[in-house]
Amino acid sequence: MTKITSDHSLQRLLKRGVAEIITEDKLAELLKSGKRLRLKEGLDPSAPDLHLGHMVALRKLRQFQELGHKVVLIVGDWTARIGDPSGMSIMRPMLSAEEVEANAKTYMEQFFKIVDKEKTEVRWQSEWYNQFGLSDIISLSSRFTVAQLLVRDDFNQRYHQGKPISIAEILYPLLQAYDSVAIKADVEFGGTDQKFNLLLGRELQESLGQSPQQVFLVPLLVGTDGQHKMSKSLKNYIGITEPPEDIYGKVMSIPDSLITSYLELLTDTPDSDLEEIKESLEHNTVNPMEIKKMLAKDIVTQLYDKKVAEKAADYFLRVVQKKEIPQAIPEFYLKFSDFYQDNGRYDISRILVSGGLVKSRSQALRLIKEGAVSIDDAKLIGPLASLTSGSVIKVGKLRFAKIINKESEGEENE
RNA sequence: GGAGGGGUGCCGGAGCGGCCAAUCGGAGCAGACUGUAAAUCUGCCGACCUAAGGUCUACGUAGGUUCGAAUCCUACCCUCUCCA
Repeated sequence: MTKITSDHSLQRLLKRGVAEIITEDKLAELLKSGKRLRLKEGLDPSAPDLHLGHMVALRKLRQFQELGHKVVLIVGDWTARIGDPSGMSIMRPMLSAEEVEANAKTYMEQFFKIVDKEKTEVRWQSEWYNQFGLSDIISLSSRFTVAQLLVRDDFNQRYHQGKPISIAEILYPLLQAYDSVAIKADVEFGGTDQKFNLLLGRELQESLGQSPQQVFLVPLLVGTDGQHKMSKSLKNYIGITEPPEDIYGKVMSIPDSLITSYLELLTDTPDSDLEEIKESLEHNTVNPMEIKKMLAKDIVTQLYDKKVAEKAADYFLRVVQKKEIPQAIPEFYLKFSDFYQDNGRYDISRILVSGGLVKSRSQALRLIKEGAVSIDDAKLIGPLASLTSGSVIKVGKLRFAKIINKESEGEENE
């Protein structure tokens, strides 16, 4: 157990990438006490795909772990049946036990890319909820009032707009709160949108005679659109398990205005450097692209390793920036004679479809018309063109395929 | 139990008998430009057809009325709100 020693590291833990801590003093005290803390983190089996937005909190967990504290990951197999009401009023379909299990597995694979598995305890809600009876539910719910729940922002809004709030949804925060009791959490982590839920856990613990958990809220990461919080349903996310080149590229595509917040929340760039970067960005003394490259590489390194990150960087430089053809291109074997037209020309639009480069022929024709298709660096002006086995077809900037004639497999020279 | 809204393309959301493959916004794709897969601008954005034209699918489901329906009628399914 490493006691927190310097004020400096304490500052870093409690200030950098933190939205709010309730209560900060108490948490600092706990950290100094040398007690091994139980850090609660919920896993939602209905949404098993993690993205960079989740990474913010996970990195924090990791930092706590490095001081010897223990993460308790709760698989929300019961709450998954309700679905977090934070969004619309759509009740999600109940997940089967198998689905929950499969999702939890995927989730954990991603989770442990960042969080230390050795210092994590995994608990399933069903451990305590399977024998939870009606009387338990009543006694749990009698500890809260409707007014109390209506304070919650989205409930409040919906209530005033006359939109429905189901009882099950009301139950959701209660169950989540009880989780804290069940595992005797010392600190619970979440995004700022979870504030209400986490506070409820605190209250419940207290009313049941446990010492209340501290609430650790991290800011919500803005998604690649530069506007809304990163979320899967808004499709503005960068997934943790995406291929390294994609992660790198997507990071490169975030709006410049997001650079500093990404650096702050997703990397360990020292605060002093951060300030410097911020300043040089403001004064245009640095090309934002260079900073983004650094950021992208850092993130890929965390999710994979340094070598992979370098490869991704290299790929970006060559393929995206210099528009070179990548080394590894998927190959497609086709019978050229199937596409033969006349005068040694082939119907490329059909080849694009057969090769899986494009979904439909209409689309292929459109792309050709837009000048987006080229063969061996020669832009197509119509759907017909000559073709030799081994030609590289390029669609748009990033789709490549090498087309090989099945029929000339045997090396017959023409 | 009563009254009243809705169900449209990936999403949001118009249209309410022909001009609708369906306004608009977002997403996506492409082109130009660039400091980048930022920003900006432009175009595309159901499928099929040897194709500035044509055909077929499509507006909850099934029928019907019309020369003609996403638009009207009937039934059904689903969903929401309000009153009790």
